[in-house]
Amino acid sequence: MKERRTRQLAAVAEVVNAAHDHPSAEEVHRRVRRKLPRVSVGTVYRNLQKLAAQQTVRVVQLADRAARYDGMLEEHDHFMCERCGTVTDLLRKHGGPVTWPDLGRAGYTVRSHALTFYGVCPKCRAVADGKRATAPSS
Amino acid sequence: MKERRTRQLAAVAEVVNAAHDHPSAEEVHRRVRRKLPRVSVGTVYRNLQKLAAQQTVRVVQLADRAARYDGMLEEHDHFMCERCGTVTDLLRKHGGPVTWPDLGRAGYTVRSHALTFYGVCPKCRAVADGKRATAPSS
DNA sequence: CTTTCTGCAAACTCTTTGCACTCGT
DNA sequence: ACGAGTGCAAAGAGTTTGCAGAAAG
Repeated sequence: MKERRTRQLAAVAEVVNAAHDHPSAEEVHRRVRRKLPRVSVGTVYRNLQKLAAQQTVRVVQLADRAARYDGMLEEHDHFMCERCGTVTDLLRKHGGPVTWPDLGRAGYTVRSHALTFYGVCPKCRAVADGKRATAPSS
Repeated sequence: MKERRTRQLAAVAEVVNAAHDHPSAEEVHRRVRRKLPRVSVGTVYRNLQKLAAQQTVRVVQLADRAARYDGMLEEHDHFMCERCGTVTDLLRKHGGPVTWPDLGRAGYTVRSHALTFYGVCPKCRAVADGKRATAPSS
């Protein structure tokens, strides 16, 4: 029941925090192996999940198939170059999101974007409220 | 070299355009099979790719593993309910994106969001400009 | 007829998992 | 010593692909 501090977990955390390039799990594995040559992919995935669950790393799903991992915890957005594949963090300077013209001024050519919100929809919220308001589970 | 109009392609297009619920490829396959019981998954994938390439359908990558397909072509954003999994289209009424408070007023509880831009980064643009400015391909 | 597209099944990529063993505590 | 965590290899989900035969033009 209690969490242990293993070399593997520490190494995975260190790699992701040191990385500025949004590595995939495979890339994280490659880097962790430089210190711990015998770590397995499975362990890397398990530890990435653990760190994600405790909000120590962020999972970023882009257009690619493989998930990428990001040690930057502040709220920020991303720019992905379709030519070289580089993913850049876009910090939010004054609370608001970076805008299309902001990026244009900075030299980026924006072709498209994707904005998705995650949370609870009105219908599900109504169900939850209803439960609490009417009949507490017998 | 020339594109053919097959029943399968037509059926896939029709299913995605008729759907308002962002079906996965598997779900599209299931629905297409109602009309063409012998279509294969491979064909559905190939046709979805074809339609995406010609901008007839949109591919939406959310937090889930499987891609979802969207027949709505106007620029819009998404809300994904973490409780029931429903994905809602968020139309842009006055050109600007839907905002966090907009959603709150509409009854949505927003937990997080992801904003990603796709395009060409300054470095790659410089390379392209350099090519054009100096030596036209011999 | 020619050429693209299909169905099928096998291959591939990314991620998860069962199991025996290891190593923190 | 106990049990969470590990390595390994096998399984799973989602997607792609090679090939022989079907069908659109």
